Amino acid sequence: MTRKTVLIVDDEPAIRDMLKVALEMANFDCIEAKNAHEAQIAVTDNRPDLVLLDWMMPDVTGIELLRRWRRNEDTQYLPVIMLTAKAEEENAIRGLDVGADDYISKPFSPRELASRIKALIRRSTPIVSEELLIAGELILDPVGRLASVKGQNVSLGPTEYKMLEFFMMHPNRAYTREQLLNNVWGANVYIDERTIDVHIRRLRKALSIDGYENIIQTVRGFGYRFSEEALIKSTD
Amino acid sequence: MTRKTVLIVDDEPAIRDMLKVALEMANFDCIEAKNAHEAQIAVTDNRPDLVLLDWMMPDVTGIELLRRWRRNEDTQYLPVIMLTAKAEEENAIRGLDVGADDYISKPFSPRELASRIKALIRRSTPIVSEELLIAGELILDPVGRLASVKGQNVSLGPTEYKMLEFFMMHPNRAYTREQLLNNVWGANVYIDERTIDVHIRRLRKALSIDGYENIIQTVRGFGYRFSEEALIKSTD
DNA sequence: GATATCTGTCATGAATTTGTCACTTTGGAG
DNA sequence: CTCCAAAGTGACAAATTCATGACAGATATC
Repeated sequence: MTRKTVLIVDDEPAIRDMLKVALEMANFDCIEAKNAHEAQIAVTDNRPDLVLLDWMMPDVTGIELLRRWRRNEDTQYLPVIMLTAKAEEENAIRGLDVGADDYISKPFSPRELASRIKALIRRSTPIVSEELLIAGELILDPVGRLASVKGQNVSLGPTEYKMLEFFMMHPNRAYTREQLLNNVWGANVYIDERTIDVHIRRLRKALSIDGYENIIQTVRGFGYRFSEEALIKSTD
Repeated sequence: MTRKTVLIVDDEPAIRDMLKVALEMANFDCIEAKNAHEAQIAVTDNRPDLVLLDWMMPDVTGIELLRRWRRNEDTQYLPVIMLTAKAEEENAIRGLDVGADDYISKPFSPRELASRIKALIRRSTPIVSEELLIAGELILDPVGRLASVKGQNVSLGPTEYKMLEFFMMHPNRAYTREQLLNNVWGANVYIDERTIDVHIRRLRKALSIDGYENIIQTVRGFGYRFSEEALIKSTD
């Protein structure tokens, strides 16, 4: 089972540590951010499965951050749990309806936290990943864990599969090698960036039916992009 | 292999015809409905394996119809693909999260449509006839607690039997060893995951008549999958 | 209670996957 | 056109992951 990554956004180190300990005991990977800026970077680079967001922060309030995420297509459905100082605050924030998926007031018990997180992740992940990912006649079925081109199954190693899945969930966007590392391999891996070239090579090779290898384009000096447009050109 | 029936729900005859031609070429049986009323009748009477549902219809919107189906136990898991007029609409509808299994925007290419449908059908429904689970000539009778391949009974231990039953109820889906443990052994068992490999081995051995052992595929780095497709390949 | 069957674990060997490296090719700035 | 950095490619060894047969304890059957 894939381990889920949780991003903790809070300016108090004590709180962060507390949460981190609780979450790691519950078998989650943790990333931390102490302000809105770091949080934004962590979200785009590491794509956590869930965010614990303190609502009171020195620079931007958590609410503003959350609003921004909700407007962005990529982070629109990112599960977010708001951390509030007191229960009264919770009600006030609920009233604002900023789009958080759940609220927890400090002080919180680690057990409750873990179970709410689990419930939220369980609820949110399958909805996204049960759908077929499609680009022309390239189809990836996340449920069956199968990819096919023109009805013909392609055999992919676990890494190639994950990479293709990531690309197909975010088509037409260029990613740097570092971003790919974060998203496909996960946070905190130290792997040579050239290695990605090799995996790209392997993925292209596997997809090379009727020109489908061109669907992964190289963006010179930057990284790679999964481009549906590439299909239209060669097919049409 | 049983032929699958697809219900086309759209008020425009031109679209219906187009879809019908494409689907019949792809070897599906088609039923048509031009409004929500007809669609409801067709679903209850003919029990299609999949529904293509136009989201914009004169009387009730497709969404309302879908919501109704999802609330009904009988049609709860009926695979539904939503047809939308434009790509932009698609995103809007996704946001509503009405429970469609997939979305396709017009105009769609017949080939793409067919492959999406196949992929969706493939992974969705186990073939259940009364009390029998069927996959080609592999038949499992839960009532008699018997399994047979090509009419020949196969002898399975209790665990192998339960595993096969689970697989046949969820064909074409990849499961991790952990998921298999939870579903076949039950929650909170602490059994080495490698043990599953051994049971898979035993199950395969028992099914090894005329290539039927290949119906259980290993998904490297992930787990296993009971794949009806494996049959089609060797049989067809 | 004896016998047969089933289960979980382990050791071993085979197969696949993965990260790196060395070398070639390519794109484009100057 | 020349040259350099970036990307493509094939090969390889280490690491991971599976398949398989054997075995002893548990369970069921008669």
